[in-house]
Amino acid sequence: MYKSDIDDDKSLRTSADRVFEALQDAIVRGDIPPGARVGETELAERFGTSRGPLREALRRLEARRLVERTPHVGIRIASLGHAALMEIYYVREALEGMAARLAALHMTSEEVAGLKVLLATHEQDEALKADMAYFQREGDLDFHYRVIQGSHNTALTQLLIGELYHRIRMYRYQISAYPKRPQKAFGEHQRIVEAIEARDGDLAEMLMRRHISAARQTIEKQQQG
Amino acid sequence: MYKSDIDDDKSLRTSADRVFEALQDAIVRGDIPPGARVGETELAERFGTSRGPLREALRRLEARRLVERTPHVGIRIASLGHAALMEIYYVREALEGMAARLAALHMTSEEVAGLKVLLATHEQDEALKADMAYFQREGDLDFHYRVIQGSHNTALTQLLIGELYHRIRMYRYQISAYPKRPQKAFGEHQRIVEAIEARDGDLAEMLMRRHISAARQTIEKQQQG
DNA sequence: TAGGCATTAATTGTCGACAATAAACCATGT
DNA sequence: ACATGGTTTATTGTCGACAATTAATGCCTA
Repeated sequence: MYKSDIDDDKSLRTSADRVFEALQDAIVRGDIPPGARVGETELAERFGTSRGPLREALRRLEARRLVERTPHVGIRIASLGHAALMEIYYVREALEGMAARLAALHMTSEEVAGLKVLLATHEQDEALKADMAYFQREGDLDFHYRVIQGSHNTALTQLLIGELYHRIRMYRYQISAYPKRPQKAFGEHQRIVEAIEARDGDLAEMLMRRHISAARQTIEKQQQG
Repeated sequence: MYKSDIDDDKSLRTSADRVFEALQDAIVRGDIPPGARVGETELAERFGTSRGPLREALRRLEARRLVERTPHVGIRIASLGHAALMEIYYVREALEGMAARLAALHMTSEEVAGLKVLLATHEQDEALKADMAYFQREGDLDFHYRVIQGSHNTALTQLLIGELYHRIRMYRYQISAYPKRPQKAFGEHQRIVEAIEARDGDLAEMLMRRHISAARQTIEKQQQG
């Protein structure tokens, strides 16, 4: 049942690339529990490859901090504690704030129009309205995803989507009772888009930072209570 | 002459770890020119190991964007253009601004005192005063390095020092005429420390962002002229 | 019985050989 | 002369076997 995780299409040519994506997905989704120690041979068999490509995949996952490795001992799946998530939220506040600022400056009018259409769609759907899609869908369906890409800053985009994204998702799968903020989030999104449309970088950054800061505080409260 | 790059002490146990650090250093220092295509066998021989560990090291460098890889074709050393450096500076402005804010909140009084001593030392040395040590030394000798660590946010620290750091250094080695700002930089450092000492997170973040923004503009001007 | 030491077992680290892919080259034809 | 096709060559991708290291187990001793 594990092997079905592997997508053996040829879009990702090498075995190491395939197992990297499959294993990352398995980790993020919690199919392999956080903190678990996993053997290389075991994993290689599960993903239908040999230890060579598997180790290459593990090195990349190590760089993304999804697995922790101790020489001659082995690897264990990273577990993201509450404190570590809070740390990431501060990073996210800084980076997405900057992304919103740059988006206000660099987004094309077509991109802004698309963002407004997206919000209109979200207004119809309670789930999306509740900010549930937060980083959940990789596509253009996510509000934050689009703002980040609107910055037209590939370094920033890669850092947020390629590095932090997965760890936040992992935590969301870990904690099933991940807090949602139905009412407020949508309104905050709207005001951010307004600021972007007005090409007001200062305001866009401020609103985005508040938005993410509020999300962080919501999580913090729920965790304590 | 290449093999001397390899440190065969036992602090980093595995061969893959050693070649990772040695190769990273060679790339950052420009010993291997940016954009160059390098063969695996060639590299393995240079660093005194086999292709297995070398490929693991390459995967980690790929994750750090120090090498670019095309399946079945090979790897080439990344070359950081002017535009890419500017992108990184916006990221840096956001992250180090947040670091300064958190440092104002979380630095111990001992750390603040150490920072003041460091500034006094820098005042004596023109080179350090000119902000030359910017990310140059990995140790506690660098002002920015200490502020980042003072944030007590490991995610933030790892991102700045572990990811962006190397790419900026690589650019500095590439462009020998990297601009320096002798007079202003030191004064800006002083005011940032004052804000941290006053536990004024807002001010510390603002000053740090201005500081880095000014550095970015200096580079931009020099590149254009 | 508890602690330490030696032995054993299991896992990781490393290597060399083979297969697969793509780029370079040459020949051939128009 | 140029383009096109096939062939060759060099490089990467993959695998299985062996070496090295660590952790566990059991034995011996105090």
